[in-house]
Amino acid sequence: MAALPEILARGGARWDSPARTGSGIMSERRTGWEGNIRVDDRVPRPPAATLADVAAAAGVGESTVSRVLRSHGSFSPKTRERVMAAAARLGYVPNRIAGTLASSGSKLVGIVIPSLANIVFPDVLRGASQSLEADGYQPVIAVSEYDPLREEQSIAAMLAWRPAALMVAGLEHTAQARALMASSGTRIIELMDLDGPSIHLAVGYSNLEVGRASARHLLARGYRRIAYVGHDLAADTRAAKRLAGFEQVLREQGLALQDRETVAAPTSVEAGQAGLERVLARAKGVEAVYFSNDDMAFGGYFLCLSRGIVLPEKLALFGFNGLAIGRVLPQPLSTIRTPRVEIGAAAARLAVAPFTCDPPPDPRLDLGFELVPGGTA
Amino acid sequence: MAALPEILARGGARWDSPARTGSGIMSERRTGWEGNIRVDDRVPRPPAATLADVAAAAGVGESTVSRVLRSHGSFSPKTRERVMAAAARLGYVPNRIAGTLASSGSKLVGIVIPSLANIVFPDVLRGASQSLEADGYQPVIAVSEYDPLREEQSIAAMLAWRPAALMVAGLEHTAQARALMASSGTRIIELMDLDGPSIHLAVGYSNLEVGRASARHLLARGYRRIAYVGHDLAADTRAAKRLAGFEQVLREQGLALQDRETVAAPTSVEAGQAGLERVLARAKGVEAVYFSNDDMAFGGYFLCLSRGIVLPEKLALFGFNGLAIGRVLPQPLSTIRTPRVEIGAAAARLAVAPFTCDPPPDPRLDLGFELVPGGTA
DNA sequence: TTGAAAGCGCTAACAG
DNA sequence: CTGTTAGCGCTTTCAA
Repeated sequence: MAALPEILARGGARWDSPARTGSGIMSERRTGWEGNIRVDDRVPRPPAATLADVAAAAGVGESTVSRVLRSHGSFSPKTRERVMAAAARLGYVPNRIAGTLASSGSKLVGIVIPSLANIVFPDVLRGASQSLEADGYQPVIAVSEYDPLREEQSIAAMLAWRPAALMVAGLEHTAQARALMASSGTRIIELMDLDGPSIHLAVGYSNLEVGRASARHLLARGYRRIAYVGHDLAADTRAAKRLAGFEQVLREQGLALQDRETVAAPTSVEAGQAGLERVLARAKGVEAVYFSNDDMAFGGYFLCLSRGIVLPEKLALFGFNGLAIGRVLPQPLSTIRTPRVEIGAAAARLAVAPFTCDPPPDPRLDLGFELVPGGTA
Repeated sequence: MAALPEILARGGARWDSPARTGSGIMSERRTGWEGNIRVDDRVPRPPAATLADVAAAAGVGESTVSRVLRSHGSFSPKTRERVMAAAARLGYVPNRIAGTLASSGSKLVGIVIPSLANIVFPDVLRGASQSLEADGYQPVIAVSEYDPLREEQSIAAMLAWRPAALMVAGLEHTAQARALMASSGTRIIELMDLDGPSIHLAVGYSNLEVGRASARHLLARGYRRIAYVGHDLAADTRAAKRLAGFEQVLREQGLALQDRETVAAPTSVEAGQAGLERVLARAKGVEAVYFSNDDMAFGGYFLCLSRGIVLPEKLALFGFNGLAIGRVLPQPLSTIRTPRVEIGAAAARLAVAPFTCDPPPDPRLDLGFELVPGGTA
């Protein structure tokens, strides 16, 4: 690794002295800081206090300290006092690494998600982290960027921490990843998709069904000449499933997609805008556009706004996810809302729940979705 | 904890049999699954292979296996072969818990952030996780929901994992939290704020300066009757600093905020909309509105759009963050863009970098910000 | 190049 | 109610 100057150079950044910033409302209290941290940094730090140190300081055995600190087992009130006092005095912070190794029961839960580029997976994380924290667990996260190989590596890395459970987005994984998860002895919870076999448990909704519902809605509103604008489908299998469901319903009505623009990029408002632009340029009298998700649809929405294309009379738009911003638009976006936070929370509960009964075969928790009619389709 | 049925009841959810969903494009391959997982679930799982198992299987000593697997130290090519083969055969996954305890060098980096409710901190996480992963580290995250006490608890919990470093948003923490961090021996990196003293390292930008720049911009454009619409400021000290900087510049020009609406809720588009609604209801001839961030500003933007308020002639809007969606609006939002992903990445580099020289006193990495003139102010 | 042995800091029996 | 004693699975000297 590099020395500090190199690190900074890499980022093209610079160190400021405190004088350069922060000269405003906040007082600097430099003295306290200097008298504190600098000294600590220079003096070789004494090794952190261990349970044995606390035991010695309190004049009791190690196991007693352990029992008191975890309020597990029995001990007298006065022993408790002395242990707590000693621990506080020494600034003792228990070492979970050691605790986990000894008890062979980790309080870590691995979460492998494909992306942090929009609010979708942060929502899932939020639900999970809230629920996990309440139970004393901690989420370790990894982002695969929709790359199956990176996902596989992340899964292997997570498993090395012997987590209590592993949450992974989607049902599609490399064969190696599936094998790893299946034989790991770790409870595996797959998220956001129910269309296919799961390893242990799956929590989410059916993307196929989402696509079908979207198509039914557009057809019911009388739209027939429908185009699709999506992002990179090879990577996002759930978006692919939605489209498959959508086309299935069209097919059942003897219809087909009028046009189909797949932007070779991750999902984004810019991609949605560019995609719709291209569809409009090909001008085939398209009446409605089904977007791979809300972000893409927002791009389309604002393009219409800029061009004065009246929604939904001249063009109808339909998205997916039900993001908050879609609800405050002058005309709320027609879309499908998914219970993302709830999915995260439910997955977390399943992750830490001791199963007192055998789970049913191939159990899947369907949290459903809600079609939001909106005003754009 | 509860039995499975209870867990499901809590969430009001239901288990579906596979037949209910997934009957579409995906084939079910139930047999393989049944012949696989169900069996594994019923037979008491053999304990995971350990290093000792691999050593025995390969007919070598444990330390040899350890050396080979970490490609550290010396061993003959043929020994390597046999070890690798044995490891693969046993499906060996190294136990990082044990490894970390033995080597007293964790590959975990703690990240404590206040919120996952908008894209801001996910962006930081994205930068961090990308950079961390490249160096073989894993992020453990905790969300404080802007609650200092929860932050303190999260920090304590993270420290218990003896992480290589700890990243925390902001410079304001409880005294207890500061003490914990300062005496932990763990490298502490504070994010997204430079206005005040840091514990070890700080990476971000000056919120005070952001507020000042915003005010200067609005003044330069000729706006004088300016209102502020923000979210819960007690919790979000960085938003408070921006406002402080903003008001400071106004004061310097002998001006003051015309109106000030603080929605008692976390940041959201809805809150921004509600806030602006109230400001407009008080009708004081406000010319421009400074929002606590882009999400809030979007709420205001769409309110104006709905009401036919012409931007920026009738009302000017200014945000903060520089979110992607603001750039595709019919009139791009005037705002200040911050290098969030870069902040996460830089923090991650600093987290894992071995300092070969003493860091300068109170070092702070100023990644700056960029004023985006936009079209709304 | 290799193996034996001593921990890392804690938990979990098991005696007292 | 409390202390002693083994490990948990790995890394790391230190000899061989």
